[in-house]
Amino acid sequence: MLLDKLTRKQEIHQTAAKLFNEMGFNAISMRDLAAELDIKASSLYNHISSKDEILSDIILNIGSQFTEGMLAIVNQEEDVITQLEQLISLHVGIVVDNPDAIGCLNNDWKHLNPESKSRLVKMRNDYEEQFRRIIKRGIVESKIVNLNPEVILFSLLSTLRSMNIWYSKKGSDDVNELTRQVKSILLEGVKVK
Amino acid sequence: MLLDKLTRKQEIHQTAAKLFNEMGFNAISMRDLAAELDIKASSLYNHISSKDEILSDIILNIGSQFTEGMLAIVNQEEDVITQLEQLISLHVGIVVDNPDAIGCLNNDWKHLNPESKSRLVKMRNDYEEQFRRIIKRGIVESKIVNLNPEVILFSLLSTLRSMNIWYSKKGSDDVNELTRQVKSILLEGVKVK
DNA sequence: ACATAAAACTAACAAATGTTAGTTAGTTTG
DNA sequence: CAAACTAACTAACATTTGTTAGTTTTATGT
Repeated sequence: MLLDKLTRKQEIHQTAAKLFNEMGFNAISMRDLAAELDIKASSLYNHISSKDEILSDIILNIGSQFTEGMLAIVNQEEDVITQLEQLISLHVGIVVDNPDAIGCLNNDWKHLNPESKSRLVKMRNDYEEQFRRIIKRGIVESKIVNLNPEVILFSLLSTLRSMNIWYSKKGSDDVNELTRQVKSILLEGVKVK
Repeated sequence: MLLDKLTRKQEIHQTAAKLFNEMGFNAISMRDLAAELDIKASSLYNHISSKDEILSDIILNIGSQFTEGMLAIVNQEEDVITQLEQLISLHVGIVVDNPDAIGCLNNDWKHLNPESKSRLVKMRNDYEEQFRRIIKRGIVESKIVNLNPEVILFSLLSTLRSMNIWYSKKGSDDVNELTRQVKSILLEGVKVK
């Protein structure tokens, strides 16, 4: 099933993610999307019900992947540093498999319809809250430096969230090596001691 | 002169930057922009010549600030770590003064007209190349960890470039304290040694 | 007070947008 | 074979878009 050929709807989602990522949701018309698939705009509506829905499907799917990944990590109750390393791996893994969809999530979540947007924002808030708790626990346990947890959180998230940009630019090389280096830089810093 | 009241054109730029940052260039119509200024769309054209031009003005202005800041730092020929700290201060300073315009630069540069886009991309490439040289020199001098300079560069830039997002969310508190913490996190990492 | 410039207005345009209705050709299934 | 389904098509729709032309109001300087 997973190795099957894509359904037409999945093809549309994939192509839409690519175009939305390149130019933004609002810059891509249904005619643009259709042209990329070599059909007419109206034919898209045999498979999807609105432009809105395409965006929601793409973004909420990625949101769910992060939510599930975070849940798995939190439930494992490992060491704080290990959990941070697992979070970094989670982000790298999702980026590698869905670079375009991540771009949509980062840039086009504002254009979700109200229902989808509120679902996403809730997922994101929950995700950040779990991340924050890990950091705070690390500070209490003296495993993480005693700085403003908010600054630590967003510094880490900034790098993790924009990995899609330079991942697509550089090509994979070796994903394991990339993960190792990102872990080292984020956790140990760039300065030689 | 700098403390003078804004010209109407500057007001338009300021309001446009705010709206573009909130919803993206393509999602804001000239009627939206005009409404925010309590005038009609056509009245805008007494002050600006096109929607395109507004975006170019906003973005290239910020681009220039980064270019000039980088030039000043490179010319000073300080220690590598000092230069990195100065770069962090440069980003914080520009973000604090122009959070909306930074959002435009990050998200809407793709929608610049061809001439402006190529100017911006050149500025950005030059900026990144100078940044890369500092990192490479740091590695040679054993001041910076011996990892892929590209990964170091984009990890640092990711955090610096998205500071606008959480700066506007948190309010300034104390900019000096913020700068100090970001320097510590990026250079020393988050893990207790 | 008068002339000039600055900045607003109304009305309209051609193009582009998301979407619907109705139709047709090809494929699968009973 | 006939029925049903899939997936494409053409044509058209009401809105929204950036922008222009022409006009009127408001502010400024002599």
